[in-house]
Amino acid sequence: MMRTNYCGHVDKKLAGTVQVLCGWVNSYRDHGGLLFLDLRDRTGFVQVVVEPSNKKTFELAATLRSEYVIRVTGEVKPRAAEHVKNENPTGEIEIIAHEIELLNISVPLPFEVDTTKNISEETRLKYRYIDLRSPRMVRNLTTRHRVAQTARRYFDKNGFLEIETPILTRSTPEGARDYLVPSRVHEGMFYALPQSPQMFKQTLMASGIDRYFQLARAFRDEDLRSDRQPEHTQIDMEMSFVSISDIFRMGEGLMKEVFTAAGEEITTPFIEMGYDEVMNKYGSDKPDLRFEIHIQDVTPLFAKSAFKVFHDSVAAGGVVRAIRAEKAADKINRATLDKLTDLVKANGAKGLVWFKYQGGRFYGPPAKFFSADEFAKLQSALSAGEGDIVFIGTDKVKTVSNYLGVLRKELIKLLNLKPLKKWAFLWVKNFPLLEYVAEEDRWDAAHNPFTAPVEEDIPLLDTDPGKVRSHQFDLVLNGVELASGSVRNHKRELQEKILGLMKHSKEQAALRFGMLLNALQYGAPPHGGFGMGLDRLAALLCGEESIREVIAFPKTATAFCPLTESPNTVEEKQLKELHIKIVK
RNA sequence: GGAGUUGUGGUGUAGCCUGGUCAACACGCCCGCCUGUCACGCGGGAGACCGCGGGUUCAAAUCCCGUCAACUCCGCCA
Repeated sequence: MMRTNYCGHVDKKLAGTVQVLCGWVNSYRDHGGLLFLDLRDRTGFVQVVVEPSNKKTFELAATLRSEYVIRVTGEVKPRAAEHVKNENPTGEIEIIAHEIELLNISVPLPFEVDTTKNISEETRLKYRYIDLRSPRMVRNLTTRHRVAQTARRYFDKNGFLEIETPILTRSTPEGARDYLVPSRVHEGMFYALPQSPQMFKQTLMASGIDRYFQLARAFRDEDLRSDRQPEHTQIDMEMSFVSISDIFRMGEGLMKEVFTAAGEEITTPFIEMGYDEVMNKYGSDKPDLRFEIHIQDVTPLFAKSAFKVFHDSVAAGGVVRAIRAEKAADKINRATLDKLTDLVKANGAKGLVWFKYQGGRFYGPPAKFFSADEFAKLQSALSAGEGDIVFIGTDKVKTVSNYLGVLRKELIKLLNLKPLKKWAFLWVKNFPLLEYVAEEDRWDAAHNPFTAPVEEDIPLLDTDPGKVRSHQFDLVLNGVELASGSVRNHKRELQEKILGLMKHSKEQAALRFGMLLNALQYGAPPHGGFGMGLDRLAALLCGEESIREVIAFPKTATAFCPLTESPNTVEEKQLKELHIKIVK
């Protein structure tokens, strides 16, 4: 008999019909003279009632155990009012079993499907096929699927071609460590798994493909985190003849459709901010803008301060910056203040000044060094109110930004601040193009060596490369770096000049980026695009902390797969073919 | 490469600080009873020598050292 419906889809409208359902025994309640089964599949579960009058079926049902696989043929019956269970989606009906067919038995499970959330991740990954039966994982994989399908439809609708780029490609010594694949045919040579399809997608633009996208797997052999796996999927796109704002609008349209498909509401366009601005205001290049709290500059107030720390720091070219934590005085005690001081010290601070504002006055350890005038100006600059705590730090801009950014994040957690909105998108743009590597006396790409400089800054490449802003951008959502992209250099000359600043000789550049540089010289159009982390996006939509929860078969922190027990040894014969000798 | 947290029946935890009837509790599993349960209930039962190795001690799940694994963070991730 063919299945006629899914367990979770049977409802009152089908009352009186006979349905054929297949699934797993989620639980059974044997009352001796009457027996209930919860039959589960991907969509949910439904209660099956087995009556003793149906002798053959009743006897079989009594032998069923958890996770046995069965096919049930039975009548959909509305429940009597006193038996309705509204907390279950199918709680208004039940299936009166006519016939049950046992399709497979199951040995007892290592853990229960219902309570998966409390099981250690190690065990869940070892038995991932059981873990994936849980409603949580079914929901996560479904949401991920929804995102992927919506992205495909969106790009198709906008004229993008989905093109697959190679997984076996060439090693790029820049950036992350590559996963290498030894070649059997070419002795001593290796492929690398791509860290991103970057070179290929730019090449596709040179080919006149005009608009490309791909749900691309990317590989990086670096240490893992809750938001980093050795292989991850990016929604990768590139388009020709566009400015940065065209790319932004395309990305916003994508987000709009994806979030709508996931049942969420968002507004576009997103906020755009320059890198300098976000660093100054939030101390991070991926600030969580769900929260209002921010860093303020108070340097002018303390340039002539009697407080030596501030005075000397400003004299040495440093800045003084403050964060006001609203109504924090009763939530943060002295011990916590000490902990916060330790925290910023661990992030480069030499110390942390704090004042509580109470009864119209500032209280705190170094208060005696500050004049009434300074305090009055501080109060007004920060709009400090009763019960607020003001944190002040000083040092070089970069250092202060960094540790106050860490402090800001900690305060959000500590004060349990309420988010202003559910989804806070932010485009961060105008990243610096280059950063100086003192040890090697050269410049390095701040992000991506193919990023175009902001046009008006191009002359600075000759005079002050560190000041050159780029068309590099990130899309940040709730403090998570969701996407990264740029407008690229489409002219070989400019690209070579930038590679030159990075101290790549023409020969080296040709060796490493030859394919791209060559492609650029044959009339490559202006182009740009982004890569967006599908795993991170899906995790955010599912409310999951770790991207492992939205990846069907993820790896552990040591890049090990407990399910397949990979990586693992291979046979001597295989090594020989690959011309590889293991040296211990 | 570094820091922190964790590691006790199949699962989740308690016990560890204050070494000695402390191996306990819940769920699951097995057997039996039960006609309306839905985390069914009731009765009975099996199941861990406490991640691994070493040390201290008359005595170690408990203290110490090492090691492995999981997780989180720093480094790293153009």
